[in-house]
Amino acid sequence: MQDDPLLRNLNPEQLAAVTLPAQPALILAGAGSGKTRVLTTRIAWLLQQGAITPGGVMAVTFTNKAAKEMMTRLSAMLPVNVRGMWIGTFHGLCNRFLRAHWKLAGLPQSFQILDTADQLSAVKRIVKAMNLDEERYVPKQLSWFIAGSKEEGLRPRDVPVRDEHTRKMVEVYQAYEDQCQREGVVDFAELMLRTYELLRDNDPLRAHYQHRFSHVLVDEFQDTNRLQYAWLKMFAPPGNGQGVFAVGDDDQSIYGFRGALVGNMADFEREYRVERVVKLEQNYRSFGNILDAANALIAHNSRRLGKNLRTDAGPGEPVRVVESTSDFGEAQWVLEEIQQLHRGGLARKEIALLYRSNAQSRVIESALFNAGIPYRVYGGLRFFERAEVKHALAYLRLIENPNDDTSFLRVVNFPARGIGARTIEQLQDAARGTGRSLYQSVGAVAGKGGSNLAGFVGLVERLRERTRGLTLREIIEHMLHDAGLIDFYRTEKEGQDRIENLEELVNAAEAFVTQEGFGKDAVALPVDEHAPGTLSGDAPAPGPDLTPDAETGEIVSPLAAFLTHAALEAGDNQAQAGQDAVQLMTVHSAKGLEFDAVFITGMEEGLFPHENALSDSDGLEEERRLMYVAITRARQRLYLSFSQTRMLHGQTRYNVKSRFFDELPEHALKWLTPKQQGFGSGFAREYQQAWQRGSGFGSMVGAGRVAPAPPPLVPKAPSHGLRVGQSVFHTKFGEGLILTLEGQGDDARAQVNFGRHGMKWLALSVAKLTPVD
DNA sequence: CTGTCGCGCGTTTTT
DNA sequence: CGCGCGACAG
Repeated sequence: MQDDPLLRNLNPEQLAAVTLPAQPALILAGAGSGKTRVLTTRIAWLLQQGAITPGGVMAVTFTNKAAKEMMTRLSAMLPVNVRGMWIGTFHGLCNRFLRAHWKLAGLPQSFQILDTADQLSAVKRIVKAMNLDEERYVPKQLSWFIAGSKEEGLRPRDVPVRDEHTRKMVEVYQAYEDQCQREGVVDFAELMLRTYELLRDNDPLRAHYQHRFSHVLVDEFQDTNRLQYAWLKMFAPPGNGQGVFAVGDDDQSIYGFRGALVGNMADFEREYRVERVVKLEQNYRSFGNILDAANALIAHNSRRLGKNLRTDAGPGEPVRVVESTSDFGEAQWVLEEIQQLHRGGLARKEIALLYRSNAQSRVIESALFNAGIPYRVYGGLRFFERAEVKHALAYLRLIENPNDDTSFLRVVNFPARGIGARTIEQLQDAARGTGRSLYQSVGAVAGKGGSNLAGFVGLVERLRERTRGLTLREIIEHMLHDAGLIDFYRTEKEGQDRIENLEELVNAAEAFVTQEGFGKDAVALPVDEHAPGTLSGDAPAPGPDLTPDAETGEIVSPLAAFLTHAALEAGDNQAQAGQDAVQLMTVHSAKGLEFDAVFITGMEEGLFPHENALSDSDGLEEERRLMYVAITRARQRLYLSFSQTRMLHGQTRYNVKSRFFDELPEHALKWLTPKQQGFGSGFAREYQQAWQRGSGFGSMVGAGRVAPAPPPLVPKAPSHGLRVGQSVFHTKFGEGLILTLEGQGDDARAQVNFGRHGMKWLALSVAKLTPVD
């Protein structure tokens, strides 16, 4: 077996995981332990053994990136037809499934996919139509409620109604569902829920897929939500003899806030009767001190499955800790350190600046910008989310499916063609209750608005006619021209960038068609020619000849395929991706990445751990896992930095260093600034200097490297005599610790952590706080 | 129908 | 402080 080239370089743990028998398995894969390698080698090994054919494999990931990487690595390992396998994201695979069984799923063949923004605007329309008070029924929250319910597997009728407010929200949910059904659109959660329900309710179909997939592999299992786990059980239920291979790391579960259930891992182990959990603890990424820090930190969490990373690489450099006096100073210090690293030969793209929340990037960005250092910020608008691109896509979607009211409303008057709010209202009134789409109802509006509407419909019809049979590129070019988008942006002052993005859309379409055929999200081939089609509870089991859905495995139009691609893969967020630039991102978006040098900035109480997560232990443990993720991104060098003051929401906050420092082993740390530092000494004058400089950037660094000249003034000594980090007593809440002090005089406020009484903001002019000790 | 002003708000995010 | 949205005026 050792001679097998596939298995040759695996360590014993990896080898054990890869060659497990075909039964349910749980792999606890630590950070940097070769998880993706194990997953892909497992598939390759199964194929090589002749145990399965490509068609029998399903591998599920969360991101397109992970899915792509799996396919790339797999085809490098074996000369295998990756297309034959079901490798993709949860949503991508659902799409594939629903495109094949659209009829059974009760969808139109050309159903469109709503992204989060589309969903929000659809909900807004409902709220308006139902005449609800948007203060009480906030569209964003409703949107969240609907997606959340679906991800719990709940249809409107299933949602427990406790009060009037919930009842109303369920009503909105129902109306939203009706609207989507009418328009032939599905949101992300709907892709999952529809697939789940169809499999649940259709015995032969379920049996078919369970038979087909002898092996199902799930990546990042700790991030699955309730619906995704239930979905998995439809494809491969416990006790069914299929090889279910779940890979995850409970210590890297950082998406609880969006419904991920770490508990799914323990549930999986129990329900699937996993005999042996394989732990991958050998780390190939980081040096010892970094791993010591990570291990020690995460050991403070209870409720773990238990895992300790180790390395053969030796201790390496200590983790460097730096205290700055202000966020400006922190940024300046980071900047100087980066320049030094780069001069020392480290590529800029090997340096990552991580922060807990996006708002923190601004200061660092301006420091880098002023110094002329190339950087790239992750997050923010992605390509397919840009307004001009969404406008273009809306036209394309209307060509495919004119009943998509969301797209209709987006572009009916863009570019402006004399269709105002009044006309739209009339149109919506006309459509309401008839079960018809806006597009179908334009005839009902008379007058000038009506003829303008007719003009718009004519435009869409003309586009559909004239682009029939053309290539995707030609379709888009026609549309851009005929709809007047290019002309519109040509007259705009800021329009040049937008025109470039529209041209980029043409390129993206071209690349999509040539590279991927129609791409993996599309159904270019019969998905499953043997899948049973017609079915209802009392129908006899159908033969393979009566499979209306499978017949639709005909080549889907390139346009439809591209639209699906655009919805399921929002694309990159920056054009200049290839350049050697310092990488700026939140800790969340850093998950799965690695860098030679990593700076974790803003290591302060209230920021990291974030104040909103301090009230319960679950929240704090997730923050700690987040910190664990951050630490384990670093290969060679890790910096932790915190600042005494920070500008947030236009106010200066006085922070204490993160409690996580107390959870790190002293031997692995090196304090570049003195570890204990009192307040009120150096920082006041430095802070003032930063302000006087206007831009705020100068030689401000940590207290160890302070410029001379001390006119100590700002900020002036607070009259209440309290300081951050001080213990105080409150008559009602008992003893607590001051975390933040803000404002002066009558406005002075303190944020105090009262332990089990929680975190409180107190106005010092009102609250009686007595210093303890 | 467009542009501008002013208000309110402000973890983390993929599909 | 800076953004995005909604209300209102031109």
